[in-house]
Amino acid sequence: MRHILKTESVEFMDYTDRRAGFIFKDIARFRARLFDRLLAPHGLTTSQAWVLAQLFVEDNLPQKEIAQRMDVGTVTVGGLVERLEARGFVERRVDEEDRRIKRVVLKPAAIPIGRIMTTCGIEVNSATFAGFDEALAQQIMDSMLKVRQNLLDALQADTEVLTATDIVLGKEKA
Amino acid sequence: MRHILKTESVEFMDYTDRRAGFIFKDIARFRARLFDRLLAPHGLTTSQAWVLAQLFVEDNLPQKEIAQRMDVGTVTVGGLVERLEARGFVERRVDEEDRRIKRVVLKPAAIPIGRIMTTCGIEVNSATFAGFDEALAQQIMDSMLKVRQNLLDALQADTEVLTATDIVLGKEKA
DNA sequence: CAAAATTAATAAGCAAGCGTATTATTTTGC
DNA sequence: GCAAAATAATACGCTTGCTTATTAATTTTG
Repeated sequence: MRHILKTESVEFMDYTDRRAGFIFKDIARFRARLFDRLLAPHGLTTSQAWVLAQLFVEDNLPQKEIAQRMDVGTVTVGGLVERLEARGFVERRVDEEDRRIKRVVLKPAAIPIGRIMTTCGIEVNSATFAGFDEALAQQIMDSMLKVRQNLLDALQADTEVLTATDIVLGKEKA
Repeated sequence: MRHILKTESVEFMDYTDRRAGFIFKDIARFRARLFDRLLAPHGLTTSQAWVLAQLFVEDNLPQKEIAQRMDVGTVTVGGLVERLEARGFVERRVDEEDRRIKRVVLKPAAIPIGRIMTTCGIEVNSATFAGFDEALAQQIMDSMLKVRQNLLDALQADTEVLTATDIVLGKEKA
């Protein structure tokens, strides 16, 4: 098994190294720490802000729709909306056409948040890509988008295997 | 504000786009989902396995030391070790020299886990980098390592600012 | 048209991570 | 030497996220 070799200031790592598996996790955690610090003064968390971002794109969405756009469960969205409602940023309204549905609408208090989120986002991204030129940052984000899709595909394939015709696809799991 | 342009099969995204901020989070979440599915049959979660990985590198570590190596709070490590101990993978022993310290030692049941973790890690990484050639995967991981360090530096700088001479550095926060 | 299946939301429980406070122990400094 | 500061672990509370189960409402179907 190959490992890390450290030079003056930069470490290079075999991408199959065991530590590699946790780089992505650390990046997400550290970004969330930064973001949460910046948003805390405004009484918001990163995930709550992300819900608001969905509503800025399109207001009056059912919770289910928000969950799908965020790739999280309806339960998680329920909790986030609950807290956003308690803080006066949004309001839940039962859909008159289909009374199973609760639609989430922005309240005036949420309006200034958009600008704040943009500012915080820029700050976190500029910390993330400090020392990278713009072209490289762009190239990395394109790769990241591909990686994200790879993982979605893998998760999708995995569930299919678990629920359907394992033998036909020859994709059996341990 | 610039947005996404979709071509035949790949989307390209302006790295300053608001969605970019959540790519990293999604990648970490999706990887954890995959990893947890693979580890679940062995009664382990990703984070618990990560603690074991630290102990494979060096056994008999104080919880504080594990926390530092994982960049996580002592409370989190306490919980993880608690569950690992309940499942019989490790044991906590009070250090005789300094009785504040509890050292964590691997038990025999943990030994087979190393191989399993390696296997699962390879599987998750290969899903992550599906369609990338090895050189590009390597280059991305090197960039990721740099990004991780950038974020650590930013967090460090931020705490300094919050605790020390704001005015001198001209880095005041809202 | 009534029974069965589906759907949106919530409830309940677990794991992880963060922050603050508390306890026990050790180290420092006067 | 002894009081004060520092340190390791835990207790407690909060947010996020996942899973499974339940409830209420709608759609499908026989």
